[in-house]
Amino acid sequence: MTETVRLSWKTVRDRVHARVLDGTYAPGDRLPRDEDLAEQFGCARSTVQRAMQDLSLSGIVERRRKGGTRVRRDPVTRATLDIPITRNEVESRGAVYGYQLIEQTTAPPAPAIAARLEIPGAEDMLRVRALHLSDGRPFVFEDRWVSLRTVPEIREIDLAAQSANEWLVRNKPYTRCDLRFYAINADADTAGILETDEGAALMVIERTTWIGGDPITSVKALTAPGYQILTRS
Amino acid sequence: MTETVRLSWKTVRDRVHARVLDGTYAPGDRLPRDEDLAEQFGCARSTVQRAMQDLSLSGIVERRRKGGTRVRRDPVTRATLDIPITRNEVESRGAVYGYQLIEQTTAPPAPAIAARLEIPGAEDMLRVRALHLSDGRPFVFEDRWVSLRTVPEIREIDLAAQSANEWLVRNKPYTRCDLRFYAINADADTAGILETDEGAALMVIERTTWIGGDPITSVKALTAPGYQILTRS
DNA sequence: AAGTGGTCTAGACCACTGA
DNA sequence: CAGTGGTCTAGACCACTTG
Repeated sequence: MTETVRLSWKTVRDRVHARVLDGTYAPGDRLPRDEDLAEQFGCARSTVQRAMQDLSLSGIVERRRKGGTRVRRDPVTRATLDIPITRNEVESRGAVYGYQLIEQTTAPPAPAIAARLEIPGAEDMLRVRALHLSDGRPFVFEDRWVSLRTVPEIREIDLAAQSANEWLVRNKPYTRCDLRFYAINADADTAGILETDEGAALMVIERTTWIGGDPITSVKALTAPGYQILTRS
Repeated sequence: MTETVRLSWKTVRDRVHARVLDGTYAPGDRLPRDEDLAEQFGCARSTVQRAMQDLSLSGIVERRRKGGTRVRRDPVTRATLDIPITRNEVESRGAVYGYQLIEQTTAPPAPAIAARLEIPGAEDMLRVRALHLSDGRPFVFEDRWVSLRTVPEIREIDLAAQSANEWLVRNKPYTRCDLRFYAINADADTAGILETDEGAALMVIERTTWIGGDPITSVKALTAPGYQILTRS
């Protein structure tokens, strides 16, 4: 009844979560109002509010004004991923990072690329194909398109010395980022670049970014066999 | 100077974010103290605090007591993924969901599985192999191990009628979840089950869950060719 | 129209950590 | 030890949504 310790919102969150876990509040159930929970826990309503906001963000409960708070019926697994700059990814594994520019051209992109960037017509864009190495071995091969309208400065950058990945991430923050992951079989060209066999299963990471409504870049990163994406610990 | 409107913490967050984007605060720079920002924006310090907490969570800035708030030098792409129950995934695409139990046995798992679940010795576990269908076509083949020590009730469940995926997600909430994604070439067995060609590139989703410190399940979901994982919009 | 979550404020105190 | 972020509280008002 009387709490001797001061409760933090994280404590409240964990206690309420525990009640969901042990079935006190079952899926679909309505939880007490924040104010009542605050009384139960002997804390301020705003503390409960902060706790419930976090549970809502984690997909544990759903909250609606007037409708109250309910335990989600169909829980989803919600995970957070970090995709670092490739150089950092290599170096954080204790390997030596390397980089090779393969090709740099200016051309209108294929319709699929334009669609991904949500731009209507065909306009010249910068295409960069480059290889990231880990301890001298191919690690990630990236095939990138950069909007010259949104990022004209990139014409001046020596992309043989510095990867577009690094330059863009450091100099062109984005406000929106779409990611998708899928698997493909390596074609002959890709297999040659990644020094693997044709047909090998490769994980592909596609990333497209915008600033405001303007497209920055769309990149298809083909990873060497064995590459894994892990959730943030 | 004088704000006529009331600022929400999200507004403050977006304004500070804009300053990072336009270079007012460059990577590595130290931002003003919360209290000074509050004065600039004409709001309470707690409003700024909430805003900065969110920017910190998004990986835009780093905050340290006494050290202040700094713009992260090496931004990471941080994304949130939702992995729904397979049935919901199929049905939300407007397809008809189907399910087939392929095999159900009790045996000690391979060392790799035990290691993933962080259990020391070999103990009997429930192994379930099952196929999820979308409009009658193979969609996801799951190879799952369930801890009979943590989840003894699952012995009583008819896993031919209800998928372990669904039963566990609905009845066994977890407190910790590890996910990993990678690509493999389908072996003959898998290709047969997924009705594809041997060697086809498949995306694999491995998910392992615990409640408290106790292992619940580890599942390897082999997805049919073409499967994509998208970030939450 | 009324109930419930969302947010703000001002002030207070705590907790961590860098100088 | 002093500076800065982290959190709590109590009260107030707003915004959404359901009955």
